Amino acid sequence: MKKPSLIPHAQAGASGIRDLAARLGISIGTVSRALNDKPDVNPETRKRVIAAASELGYVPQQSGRSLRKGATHNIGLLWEIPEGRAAYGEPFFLSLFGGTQQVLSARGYDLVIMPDQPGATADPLARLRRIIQQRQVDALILPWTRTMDPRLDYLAEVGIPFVALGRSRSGGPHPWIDLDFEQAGEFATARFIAAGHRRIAIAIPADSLMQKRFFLAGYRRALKAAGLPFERALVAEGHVTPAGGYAAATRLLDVIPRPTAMLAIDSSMAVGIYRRLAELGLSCGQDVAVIGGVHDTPMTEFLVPALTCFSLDTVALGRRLAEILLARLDSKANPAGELWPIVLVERQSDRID
Amino acid sequence: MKKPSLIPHAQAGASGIRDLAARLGISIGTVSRALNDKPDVNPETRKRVIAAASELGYVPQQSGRSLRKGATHNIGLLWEIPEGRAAYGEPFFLSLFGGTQQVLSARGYDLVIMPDQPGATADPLARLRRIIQQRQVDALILPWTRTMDPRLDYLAEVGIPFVALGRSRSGGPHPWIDLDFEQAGEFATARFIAAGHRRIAIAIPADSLMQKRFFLAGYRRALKAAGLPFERALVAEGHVTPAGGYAAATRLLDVIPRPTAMLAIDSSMAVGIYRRLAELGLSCGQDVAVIGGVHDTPMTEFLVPALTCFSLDTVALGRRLAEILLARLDSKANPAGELWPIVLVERQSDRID
DNA sequence: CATAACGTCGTAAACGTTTACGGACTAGTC
DNA sequence: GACTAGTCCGTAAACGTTTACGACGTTATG
Repeated sequence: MKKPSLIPHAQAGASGIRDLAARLGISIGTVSRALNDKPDVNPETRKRVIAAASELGYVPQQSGRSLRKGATHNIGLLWEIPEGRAAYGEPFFLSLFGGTQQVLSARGYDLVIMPDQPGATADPLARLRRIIQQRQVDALILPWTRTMDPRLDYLAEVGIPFVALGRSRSGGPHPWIDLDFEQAGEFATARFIAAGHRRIAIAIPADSLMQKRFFLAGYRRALKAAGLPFERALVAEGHVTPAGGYAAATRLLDVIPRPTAMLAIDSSMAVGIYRRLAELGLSCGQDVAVIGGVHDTPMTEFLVPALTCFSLDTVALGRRLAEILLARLDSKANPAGELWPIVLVERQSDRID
Repeated sequence: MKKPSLIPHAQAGASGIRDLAARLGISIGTVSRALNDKPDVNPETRKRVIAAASELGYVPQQSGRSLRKGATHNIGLLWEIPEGRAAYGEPFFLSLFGGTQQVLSARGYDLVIMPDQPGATADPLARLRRIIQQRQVDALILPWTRTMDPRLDYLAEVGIPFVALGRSRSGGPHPWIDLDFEQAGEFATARFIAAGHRRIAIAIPADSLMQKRFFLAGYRRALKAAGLPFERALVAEGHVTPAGGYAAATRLLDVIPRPTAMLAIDSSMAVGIYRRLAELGLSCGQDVAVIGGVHDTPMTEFLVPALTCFSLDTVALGRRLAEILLARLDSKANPAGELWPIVLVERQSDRID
């Protein structure tokens, strides 16, 4: 009598390579070879095996397979979930995930997103450690690096392949893609200056994200190039959320003389800026020009006035991240970085008309 | 000589329960028992094992463990990623994920989010099948069910424990949580009516989501209760995005006589509605009252005017989903459903003042 | 005809872990 | 002292798969 399966939700009929082999009257070795495209198997037999497998719905079980092969064919993406309700849920990521999964699955890999709450446990690296030590994935994608990023140090130490979204000072050499926030900050600021603005405020994250440094650097560079002074009072740090944008605008618009232009690092902050402008009876575009930053969410063009902000093909970004990682896994590639330009979408919020 | 590990990114020093046992001069069985809180082990030995494990950074490898135990201690969440850039990236989910992960990890489980693109492959269930057949998870969370949902039928067939967000006509009995869209639709409509509105438009998804049916049913119920006629022309179907809201508003505001109130199923549509109102020179609140639906994103209170919409403790929702699933895994619970009320947050968009 | 080469397949070991079973002690009981 | 009970631990068999190796039969080669 067959022992009941340990697996609680075992399917009724199909299960195991053994059953499949028995049903076909061949050995499990042959079945495995047939399904894995190994050479030493009769084309005729292979056909029969594949047919039977699809009929019985047999798919090799992950744990057995990866135990033996030492690879899971899963690519992890460590996703930091901010605590509480305050967070803005980056629509950005959805399409990025789509692009990544698309490329990965074409190569037999799967994307699994592992939510992480660094603040929830004593050890901020707890989840990452578990993922690595339990060998849950073959490689990792790490979105939004920080200036000093212990995650990168840890990953470098254990030597697992990964690709980072964003540069960092931490960790060893590794492949990355970063958006050129410096160029973006410079471009937007220069555009303001060219339009005649002299007092330009900027809103950036309070966090230690790398983006912040670069964005601010670009801003300063443009100021300097135009011979304008850098004023601390025109820089506001806050959450990258509508609430953060509101708080920043509240502070910045109180500065005397009042800034005539505002630059936010992310379009989510622009919503809060819009509100503060309305409260003060200021017209967005007319009295104060606004440029929202990365990213161009599905919402920005429907704001009133439509938000001028930076755009980016997030699907392509997701795809490229996957490609870089796959190349790294094939070890055909040396760790290189890619700096992606982000282009401005001109809409209404920075126009006086 | 030790053979090189098959695992590409094997850590330098630590590896395997064998090394740990050898180092302590005891058998691997004892080590395993010590780490798994099994009874038959000397407290003194247990301490030594735990100390050594944490020193060497030993954590049991997932594949070996789950192969033997027939359980992965992973809970999957199948996340449908819409194709293309058009989609609105539900900020809603971020906090939900946080709540779920929090509860699960307290019980030794982990949440893994598996992005799925049903349209990308010939078989829309491809990814779900792979997850189940490869035994990648012990249980599943399925957000946003449809009226007819093949995923539910499949899950019922294979008998894996799961909890759904949303009801459905498909599948067998299973635990679920749903938001009471019917009550929400009815409440908002009745509120409009009480404020004197007689021509009330509604924007719902074109999709076959269950939410749509219930929301519309509530809307109709309130109309009926007030003796108002139901007009097809006042119902617009579209994408649950700002663009969808814009398109819906464009159609609805052309109806003669023009509606004086608009109800959207989701606050993301409200952004598009706002824009269309502005384009027509109509004042939101004054000329046309607007109530956005579920969910109250971080943005809604910063819109101008602040959006009256339904709110929901998404963190609690995520937590409860996890709890229900855990109860189901302990098989202490029979499949029951929970209907969560969603309360209206009164702000400015539906006020005439 | 002897041998080599080839194509196809079965056998069995391995991957890392958990756990049923039994053995070796010690302590307690009559 | 013989027995039982209890404590702790080692042994070894599983879990499902992949793959190195060798065996077998057939065909080509000399």
